[in-house]
Amino acid sequence: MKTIKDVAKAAGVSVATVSRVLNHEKQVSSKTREQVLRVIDEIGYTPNVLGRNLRVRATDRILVLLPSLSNQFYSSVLKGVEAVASAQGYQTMISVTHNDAEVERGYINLLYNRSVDGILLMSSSLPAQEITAIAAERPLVMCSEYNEGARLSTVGVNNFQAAFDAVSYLINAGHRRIAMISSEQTYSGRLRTQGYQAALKQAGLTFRPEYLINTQYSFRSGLEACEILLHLPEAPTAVFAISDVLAAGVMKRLQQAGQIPGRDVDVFGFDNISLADMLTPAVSTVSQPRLEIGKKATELLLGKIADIHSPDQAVVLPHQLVLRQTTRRVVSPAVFPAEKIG
Amino acid sequence: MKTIKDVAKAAGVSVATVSRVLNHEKQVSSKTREQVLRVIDEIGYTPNVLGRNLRVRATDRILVLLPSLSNQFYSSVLKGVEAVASAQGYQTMISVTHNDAEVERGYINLLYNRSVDGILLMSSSLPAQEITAIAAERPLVMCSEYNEGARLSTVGVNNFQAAFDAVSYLINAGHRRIAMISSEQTYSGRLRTQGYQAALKQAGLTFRPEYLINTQYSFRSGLEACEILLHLPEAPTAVFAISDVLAAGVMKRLQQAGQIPGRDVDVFGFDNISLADMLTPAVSTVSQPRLEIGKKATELLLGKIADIHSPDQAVVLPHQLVLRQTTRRVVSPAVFPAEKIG
DNA sequence: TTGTATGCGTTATCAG
DNA sequence: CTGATAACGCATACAA
Repeated sequence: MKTIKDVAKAAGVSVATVSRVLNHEKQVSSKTREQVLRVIDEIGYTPNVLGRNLRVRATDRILVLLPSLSNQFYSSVLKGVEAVASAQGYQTMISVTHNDAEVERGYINLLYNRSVDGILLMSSSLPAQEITAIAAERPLVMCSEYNEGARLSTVGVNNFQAAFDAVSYLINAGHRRIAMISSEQTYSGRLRTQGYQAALKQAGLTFRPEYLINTQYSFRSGLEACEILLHLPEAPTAVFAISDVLAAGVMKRLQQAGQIPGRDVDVFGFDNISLADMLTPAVSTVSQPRLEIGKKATELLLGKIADIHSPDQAVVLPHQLVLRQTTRRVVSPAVFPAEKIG
Repeated sequence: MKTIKDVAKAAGVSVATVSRVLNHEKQVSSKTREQVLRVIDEIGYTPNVLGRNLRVRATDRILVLLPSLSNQFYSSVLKGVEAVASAQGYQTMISVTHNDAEVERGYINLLYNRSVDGILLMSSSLPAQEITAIAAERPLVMCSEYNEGARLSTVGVNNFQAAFDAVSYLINAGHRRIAMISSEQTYSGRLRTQGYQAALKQAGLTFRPEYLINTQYSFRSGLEACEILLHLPEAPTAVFAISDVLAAGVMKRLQQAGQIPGRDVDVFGFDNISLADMLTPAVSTVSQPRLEIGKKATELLLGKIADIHSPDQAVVLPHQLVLRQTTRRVVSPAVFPAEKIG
């Protein structure tokens, strides 16, 4: 393995000069620069970035922590992350925690042993105070999910309002028996449940506990929840699920029961992942501005890397209702300004 | 930021001793060990792994390069990778190339600047000879995809045979007009096309060029390909697509045309991602042993890390036909031993 | 414009 | 069992 010293020797200059060429510093004559570059090319030298990292105390690398790779949702968020990261000269890496706190801590430790400059959390299994403590001393930002009570920069949508809007839409379309498939595992899930209840209340509908099913974020959970709903004495006429994958499970079960989503029972999902449009009929859903979430979160993260004491921000980006084939058209459009329905 | 020197000073020992404690070396008295550990805990010291990496010339980290995050297929492969990597003390990181050769080179460069110990390629946009050259000097292994002509360790299925089996199944089920949606962009795609043609030939069916559509791996491409097939003077009675996402596009278009997959037109996908089972009707598909692919590939990669001159291997793992609702039952089961159909 | 010398934080060699 | 010290590869303050 060649080192900067080999280059210096072969080029007949000092290592300092080679280093200057490598770092594009101006104060080096063009002839020595060319000479050095030629030698670098000749002997096939690649700088060992570990030496540099150790010296400059930075890796120019950020890490994105995902709970799993199987959620399509993160794909576009990541595009936003990469866009601003690479524009600032940072490389993006991803690791998967599988919702395992120990695994997550292992990756977060990379922040302390200087392997990465900052971490973007798309979800976390750690207690809020632990997150707060880490974020206080290292660049750590959360997006799309939020652990209640944690103090750090965050980016996401107004989950309460998003659910409120979706459910209000269903009510406005004439539904009176609306079920929700949610999850208490995440703060966003709890907020969406509150939005659901608030929408019912505002419309003067009474909340029926049997219409609220708390479960996991999975296709199977959607199937099972729908199974329960179908067997209720008075089955709901619409189902609002807090993820498109859950909604897919609902769709599947409905069709197994010979029902057609959008005709017999309306279905509303959340996330607007590609799956929602792949299913037949195409699923109405709540869309989050994923690209923007990724971009904004990365900006905040890079800000923290530049100055760990930059003030925390809680950025809320606008959501949209995407109406497709699993929901009736709304009856009184007045309630929803067209701009909002997108 | 505390260093090993701070620990040494506070514990009244040398840095060498601290280092020994850190690396769990046996030759250190238990009382000094405890003393050191106590100090480490007290002053809140975290080893700077960059110093260590520089010294030991290793990062204990491997990188997995994916073409995109939106392909569910990679999720389970990654589980296999993580399983064997973490068992050997390696951390796994992922980066996305978006099929951009320059981006890919940027990440592969991490191999040369010592930022990662090895790279697992799930796909590559680089010419075969470039891959060969890199793999000759650094730990680089490919899995699930293969660039024709490249010399390096690989893991995957027999794509020719897998396509041959799927198409033969359709033929055996009575189909005579079988279309294929493939792609010439990948070697696996080209092999699968050959398998398709070989199966037709073996059954004495003539290959019809209008039944072979070469396109991209995307939902939209599946839609469009199906659109073309539907308008053929003599439309096919079955469609074999080289990915489940393509098959999903086919399904969608069929249903838009009022046709029911599995009744009017049979559909066969490839990969067995969760999507295949989410759709209604559930899609028959070719399953690859993803977990095993990830495991085996990682074993080969770690072998290369241990010894770059360890011999290259081309591991072929068994595929399976997963029969669901979009294909008729086979007429003469004799042709396909039950074990194989899984 | 270029070179010298030092340190980044750690591990490993060699004495003791 | 422990300590002093020289690398590891690079960047940079200071000289020249």
